[in-house]
Amino acid sequence: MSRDAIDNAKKESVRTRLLEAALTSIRRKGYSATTVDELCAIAGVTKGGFFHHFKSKEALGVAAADYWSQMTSGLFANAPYHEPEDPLERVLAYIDFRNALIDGPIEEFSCLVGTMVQEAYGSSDAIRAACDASISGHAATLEADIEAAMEKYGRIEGVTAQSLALHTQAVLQGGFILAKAKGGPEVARESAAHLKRYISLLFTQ
Amino acid sequence: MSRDAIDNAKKESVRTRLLEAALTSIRRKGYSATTVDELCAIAGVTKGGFFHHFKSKEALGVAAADYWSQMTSGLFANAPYHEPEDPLERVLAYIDFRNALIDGPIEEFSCLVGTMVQEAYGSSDAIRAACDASISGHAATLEADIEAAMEKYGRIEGVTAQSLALHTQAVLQGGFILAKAKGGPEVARESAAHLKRYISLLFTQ
DNA sequence: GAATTAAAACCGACTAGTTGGTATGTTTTC
DNA sequence: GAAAACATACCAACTAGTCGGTTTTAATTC
Repeated sequence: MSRDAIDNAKKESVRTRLLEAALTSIRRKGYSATTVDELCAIAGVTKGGFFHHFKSKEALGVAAADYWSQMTSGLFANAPYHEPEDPLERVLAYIDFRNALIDGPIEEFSCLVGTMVQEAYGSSDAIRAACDASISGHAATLEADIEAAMEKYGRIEGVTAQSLALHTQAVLQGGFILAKAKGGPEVARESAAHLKRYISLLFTQ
Repeated sequence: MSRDAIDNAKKESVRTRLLEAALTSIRRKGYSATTVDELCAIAGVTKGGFFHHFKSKEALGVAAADYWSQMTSGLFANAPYHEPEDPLERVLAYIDFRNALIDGPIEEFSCLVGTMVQEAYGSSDAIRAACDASISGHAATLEADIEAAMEKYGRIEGVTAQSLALHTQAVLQGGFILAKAKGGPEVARESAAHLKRYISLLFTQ
């Protein structure tokens, strides 16, 4: 085994492996049902290793939310939906992109922070804030495009770019919940289609 | 203390008191973080009493979802939004009604089954199914009005009454998540406003 | 209408396993 | 050679669930 292979499989720092394990487990079972022991087993570390990197389970939750923000912001920054010249088209392409991601097992397309904040909002303000930062931060990346579209196609009274950006996140998050309830992604995709239709109607009337 | 007062405060069956406690706790901390001991303490019962009424914690989860369905269906059946003659107005009045409910502490307006299914969809199919029944059953009560509105104002291609009814639930559920993340109801109300605008646009173009 | 009785409702102490977290090592790494 | 990165063994508190016993309730009999 080459040094590089070891670097990838094993030396992909324990911390990262623990965070990866956390993403998987929390998305599948939630934060409370995810145990430190389980994460250690998946990551191939012992308790000592875990608490060397995270001072508590709550700290892991916060770190997981931050890690998630980092991963997703990278994914969306490099996504092709930024290409269209027209800002409205970019927004609609964003929704198409999100729609395309909604496929396969639910725990693979659902949102880590949306799941986690449901359980933690009352118990841990640190986790709540980290999840809020993730959601709101991502929504903010949409605001510029929405703002530009409003500039170009005219503003709608009672509608702000920020509020509409947050609404897109609400629709997606809600779609994930329904997908979990129904056991499949279809319902989430249909909701995304409604969202796209809404934004189209908003700007083309 | 009169016999009636005893009936209300104490004789409000242990089972109901346990379910009430479950609603409160699960909405605040989630299903996993809600312990049997805690519910017993709140309801003023011992372990023996709990497991006399529910054969397991999972069974309580299912019963809580059913109890929630019963409560909410009663609330909505008697709500005033059914009054308008026009079916579209009824649908819009429904959203106004939901919007009015979004107030005060988050755990008092958020949805029990939406919260619970997030954690349980992978671990307990019984709970998942009960949550699905609650959400889908409620959405179904909207379908007739949406269907009538489509009949009256014309159908939109690609939009079914069922899909639109489910979309309303997705928006509300997603709004609850954002409200939890942001720590207040405003964002959920704004999302509901977007939903109302969407449905208005759909039928008045 | 009092006595009987059986079942349902509830208690309380127990258990076996799990929980997050710690204290004290040992090994790598630079 | 000294931090940093782990391992090992451990703990006290808590977890869902059990089990034998006691109390309430309500129907039945006399």
